[in-house]
Amino acid sequence: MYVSYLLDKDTGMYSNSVRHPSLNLNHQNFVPAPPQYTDFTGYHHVPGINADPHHGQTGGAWNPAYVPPRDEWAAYGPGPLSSNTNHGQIGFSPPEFTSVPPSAPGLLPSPINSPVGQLSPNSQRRNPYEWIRRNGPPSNSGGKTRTKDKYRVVYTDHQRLELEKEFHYSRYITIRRKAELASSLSLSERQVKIWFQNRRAKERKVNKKKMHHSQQASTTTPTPPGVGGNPGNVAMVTSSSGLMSPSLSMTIKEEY
DNA sequence: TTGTGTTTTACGACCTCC
DNA sequence: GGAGGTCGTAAAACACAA
Repeated sequence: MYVSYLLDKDTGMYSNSVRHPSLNLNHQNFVPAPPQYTDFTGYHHVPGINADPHHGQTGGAWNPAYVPPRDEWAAYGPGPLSSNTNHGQIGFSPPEFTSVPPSAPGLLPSPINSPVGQLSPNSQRRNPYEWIRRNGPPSNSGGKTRTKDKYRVVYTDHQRLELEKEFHYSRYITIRRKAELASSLSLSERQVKIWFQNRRAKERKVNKKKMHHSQQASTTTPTPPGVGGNPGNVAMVTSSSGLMSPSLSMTIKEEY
């Protein structure tokens, strides 16, 4: 869990600035935050992000410099991307990597923009040149298939960190924000969408596991409500699949 | 080094909403 | 009908014990 580590490592990032619900509305671009995350207004967002034009949008300050997202799988081919030299996945050298966000200045607080902030401890453990492998374009420049060549890329720490931050900001990304993020991270909107889907699935999985454990604990050592875990919380409703485990709020609080 | 378990991308099927 | 949601799953990438 590199990104989680990055976030954990930056616990200070989320510790002080209380996100105001109204800010959340702003960020959601008039799409109200899902009710199941009402408790999430307590999420302490990155101060730097609050200040950045993407998150601190004031009255639809849509960045006019927004570049329309590229075609879905352009990243896997040599094609028109050549103009986009600061691609997060293609052909950057470490110095270039440090300048990944020029397309979205201010997207990250400076500590995170620093090269160190983009490396996970694991990436430090890895071959220092592994970025070549991890971020080079798959050999399959034609149609991407599951069975042929490499069909799965590994996102850079920077990309994952930004996605995680966005996810912790809101579990559901707006169309506009998705386009912004895709552009700034050199991902396709589809990739951003799928990343969020997978991330929510991961969270549900973790919550399920936690609930399972807490249930086991309660059967063995019955504890009164409000003690040991999260019984005091009311189960939240997810967008479509019913209940979000009460432990979600615990998860969030634990993480930050 | 290797075997194995876990995590991370990506997709398809199916469902709901507009 | 299209977009986006969940759910289940495939397979690469990764971590780690033996």
